[in-house]
Amino acid sequence: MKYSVVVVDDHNLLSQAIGSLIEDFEQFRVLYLCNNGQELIEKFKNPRNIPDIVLMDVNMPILNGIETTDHLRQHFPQVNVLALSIEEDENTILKMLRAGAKGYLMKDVKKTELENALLEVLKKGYYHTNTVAKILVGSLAQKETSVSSLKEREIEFIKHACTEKTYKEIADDMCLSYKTIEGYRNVLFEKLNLRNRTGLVIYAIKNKIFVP
Amino acid sequence: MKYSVVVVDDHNLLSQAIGSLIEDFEQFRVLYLCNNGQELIEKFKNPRNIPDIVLMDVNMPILNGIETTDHLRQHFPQVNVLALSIEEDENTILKMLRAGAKGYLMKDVKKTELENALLEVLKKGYYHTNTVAKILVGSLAQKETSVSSLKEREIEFIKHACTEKTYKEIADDMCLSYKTIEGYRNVLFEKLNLRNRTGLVIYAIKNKIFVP
DNA sequence: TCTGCATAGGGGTTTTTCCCTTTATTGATT
DNA sequence: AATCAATAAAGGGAAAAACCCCTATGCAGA
Repeated sequence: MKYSVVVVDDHNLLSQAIGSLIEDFEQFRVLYLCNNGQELIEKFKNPRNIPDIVLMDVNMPILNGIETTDHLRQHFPQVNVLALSIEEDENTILKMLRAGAKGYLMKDVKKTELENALLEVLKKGYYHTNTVAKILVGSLAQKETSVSSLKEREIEFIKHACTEKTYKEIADDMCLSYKTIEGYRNVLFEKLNLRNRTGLVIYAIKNKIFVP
Repeated sequence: MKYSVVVVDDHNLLSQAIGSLIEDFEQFRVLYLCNNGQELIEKFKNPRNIPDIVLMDVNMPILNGIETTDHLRQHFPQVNVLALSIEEDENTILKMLRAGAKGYLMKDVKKTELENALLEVLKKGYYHTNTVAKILVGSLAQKETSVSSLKEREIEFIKHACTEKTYKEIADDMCLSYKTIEGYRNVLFEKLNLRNRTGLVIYAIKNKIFVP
């Protein structure tokens, strides 16, 4: 009996293509393809649609890979989720693993490595490439002040700071005194170890607080 | 006789996967796969390696899709290049088409649309989805001041401006007077219609001059 | 010679950055 | 109930950096 795999990816061509690769593998078969997390969860309502492995893209519309993986971890812990993404961003990888993914594959993996990953996940319960392992180790150091430590109002301010507005204008927009805005800024410079507004903008974009 | 297709994509899995999709098509066969533009150009030295169609990714290391397409347009104009990318950025699409691509496919196309695109390109010499057509029309308006109108030294300055350095420090780094740096900045603000450095940073990131 | 361009200076206003203090509020701890 | 600690909001004052406008020189190419 072959192990069943489901591919979840909003890029239609990719999911089809990856599906057809998997069909070539001796020990695996594709159960079905999905375009996003919502479709997958819908499918899972029928127990016959629950596969051994889910190959999950991270960036998808409607219900993204992180949220979907989190849902699966809570409701279908027996399913092995393998993330498959072009996204090499450290935070994304960490979020995905925290959500319960058993491994994180870059989309540039070779066919044989994919097969290997599928086998390993079933055997050991996880599969990590060197790249991901390195990132994991790296994340243990520093990173004390992550986005999650920022307050709601600070995040809001940062978004305003990522525009051409002066602080005076931001103060007006947020219905606060100019001096209060200065306070927010100074606290953030301190917390995030920044020198000036440019640093804050770059930080915001790196951490996806502001998407240009 | 089937038409020959070459897939150029640094994401190994993708190129293999797309390749195997194409093998399913009645009228097409995959000649070989490449990881980047340089590999492709190397291959072309042997005339038997020149295919009817090249499916080209845009973002690749070493020699990217735009440069590669440009090279093919100049040296092998008989080859039809179809861009295949997740990149939906307007400027990127325009650059690719300007470089000589006969069409631009998003990676979320369906299998049948890919086949259709391959056939159309051979028949009509081009293939454009609605999305791309819309972007082309949109680009006719505005967009006078595109990245391409910026000078080499200006681009360099912009990259420096996307750091926490002060203009004084940037001046030192670029071995120019502080006043010259101010000149660059003022010219850019004028050209790109910006108010301050924050605007410049956002512009740089949007246009991929600086990648955070 | 004229033009365009890179470079750079003078001098001024506005904005940003930095330090330090104050007040009101809220939530927790005696 | 009284006290304490933490926090959000706000202000004064000053130096540094950013922003703005206008001018000038030297050099390469038409």
